[in-house]
Amino acid sequence: MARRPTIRDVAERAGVHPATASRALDPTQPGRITAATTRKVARAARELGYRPDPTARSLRTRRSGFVGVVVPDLTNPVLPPIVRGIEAVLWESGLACLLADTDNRPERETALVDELRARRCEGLIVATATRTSAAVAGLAHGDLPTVLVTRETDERTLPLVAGDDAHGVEALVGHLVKLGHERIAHVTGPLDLSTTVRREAAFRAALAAHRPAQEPVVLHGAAFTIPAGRQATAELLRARPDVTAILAGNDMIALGCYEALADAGLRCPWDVSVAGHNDMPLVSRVSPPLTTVAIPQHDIGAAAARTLLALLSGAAPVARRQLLPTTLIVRGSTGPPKR
Amino acid sequence: MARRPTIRDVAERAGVHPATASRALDPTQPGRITAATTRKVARAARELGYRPDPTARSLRTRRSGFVGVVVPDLTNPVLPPIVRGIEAVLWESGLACLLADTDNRPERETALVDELRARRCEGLIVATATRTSAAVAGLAHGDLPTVLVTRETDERTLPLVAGDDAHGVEALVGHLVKLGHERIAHVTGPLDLSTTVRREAAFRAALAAHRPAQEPVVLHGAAFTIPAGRQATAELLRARPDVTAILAGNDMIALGCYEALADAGLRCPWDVSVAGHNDMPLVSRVSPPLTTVAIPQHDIGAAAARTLLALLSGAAPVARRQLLPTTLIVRGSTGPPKR
DNA sequence: TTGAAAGCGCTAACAA
DNA sequence: TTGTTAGCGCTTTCAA
Repeated sequence: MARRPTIRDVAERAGVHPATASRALDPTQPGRITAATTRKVARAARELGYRPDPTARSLRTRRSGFVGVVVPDLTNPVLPPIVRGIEAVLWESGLACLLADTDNRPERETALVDELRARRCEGLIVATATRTSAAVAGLAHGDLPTVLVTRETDERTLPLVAGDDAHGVEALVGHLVKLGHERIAHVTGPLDLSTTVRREAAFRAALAAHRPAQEPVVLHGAAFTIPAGRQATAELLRARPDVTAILAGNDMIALGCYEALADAGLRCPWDVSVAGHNDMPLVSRVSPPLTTVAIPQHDIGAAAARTLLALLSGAAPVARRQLLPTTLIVRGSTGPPKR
Repeated sequence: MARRPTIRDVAERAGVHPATASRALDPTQPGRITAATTRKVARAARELGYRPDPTARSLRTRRSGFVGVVVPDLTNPVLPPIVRGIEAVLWESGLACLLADTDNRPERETALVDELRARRCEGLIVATATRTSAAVAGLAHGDLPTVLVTRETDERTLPLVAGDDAHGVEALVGHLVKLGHERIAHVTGPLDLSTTVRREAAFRAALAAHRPAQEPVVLHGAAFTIPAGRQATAELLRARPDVTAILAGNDMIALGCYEALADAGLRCPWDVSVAGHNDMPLVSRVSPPLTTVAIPQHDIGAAAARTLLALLSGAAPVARRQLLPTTLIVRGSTGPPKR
């Protein structure tokens, strides 16, 4: 037999009707079948090397067996561990991942979500949400089960799984205050991302707790990139030379801070302390090693996948937000302010 | 109409038979249809927002519309850009990527390849090949079109797309020789990967060209990781204290070299020069900035995808190996040997 | 050029 | 518990 065996081949060999074979091979009850029949069918299937055709099954059951995973840019080092976490959990549940990279382009986001829907994905895990993302907002009101990771829209209707940035930023501010810093500035990421808003709010809150009299110094970077961090920091140093510590929106921005400090002839941490966020690979090995907040990326991915599975099974109600614990990592880029 | 529109809905609205509608919507000839009919059908489809059901089409045409992408560990920084390159090209051609991460476990490779085949992937792009990988060897003799990236089996029957490591290693050795190094050692990656073999052979050849009298010093690291590099280098320094330059199997190993040198109280590059391979993100910012070989990761992915497309179309014959140009990147970790 | 009919492989509904 | 029948939505013969 050249073609791959079908359920009819299995049924024939087992001497039963295809429907019976199908039922016998279905692990979930309750169209229950005699143990004997089940054994016969299983044996025939094994002997033939039968694998059900997912396409045909899919057409009949309306379940495609895969999930779309939409990322803004896989090259961003926070994403791969998250995607791995997603992928590991989904495969284990028999779902495959259709990977879609939007290249940070909103129109691609729309097109890809559309395409994934057309391909009958059972659900979506979306890491591309901007605060006003139209495509994501559409999902919130559609019928396609969706879980957001890391980033969310302002609407906040879809379930989100992310790191507990607020806690991390709080710990970071505490750390800097304990070191004796009076003037702590925040160089944020782009304003259209919820991560920026979340971290900035946490920064303001923490600062208000420790330095109630102080007007917070906040500068908005144009992107989560080294050049954006560099430029914003340069501006900051010009406007506020009294700053002794900078809390960066993420690690890339922190590295931009390093550059701006070097440009200004300042040394980190002796003149200015710098802290990042995410604990990207290798930031422990740059000079000086970066103090930062580690987020449980793999767990975030895994939790997002599990949340989607829950959504798909429709069983338990799903938590609207899961913020997983972050960890302060103190390294060489923060130290006491010079006097 | 709650359910999504089918070809029958379109046909009905256009006043034609479903088969006619199907033909009208098929851009590829030649069951040609009147311009008028085509227009009517297109209009009806547009008005209904019709999207053909890929599952049903797939069942009929035996083409699933996706490709499996098998990676050893997405967390390895060389991979994300490659996967992006693959993904970009495939989406553009209407194919989706099923992402499968083997976590570097051979048994998972077998299982995932099996699963991808069962899901009727049209082809595979595989980045997990070890030299003796049974699953990949099976693909070479099967009917599932497959392209390898970066790593290949010893069999060498499947088409491969990779960086031209040999050229990069050659340039690196030339660079070190020009700096005046007499004793250049090679700390490799694991022996079961073809990349290791390729780079080692290039190292030996280049060294033979420049230092014909010299027996090459080569140490095999256990893995492409920092600890493996550290351990192998420690051993090397003990056995061959006369070495003044180390060519590492990749950047991670090079960073391991840094550690071993620090352990031994040696400074890079003053006591020993170190060079890596791959130009991973941030290695330009470690201390000292790493001299390395950049590989065109995105292009490798894109070329692999294009090769698979060629294989699928069956049109042009496909090159068995495509080695894309690499670039020597000289930074601070290499310098003249001390006298 | 279009319509009719059939069937991809599977499973859900209904009968026995 | 098992068999029968039908049909998921599409495309591809074959006829007209």
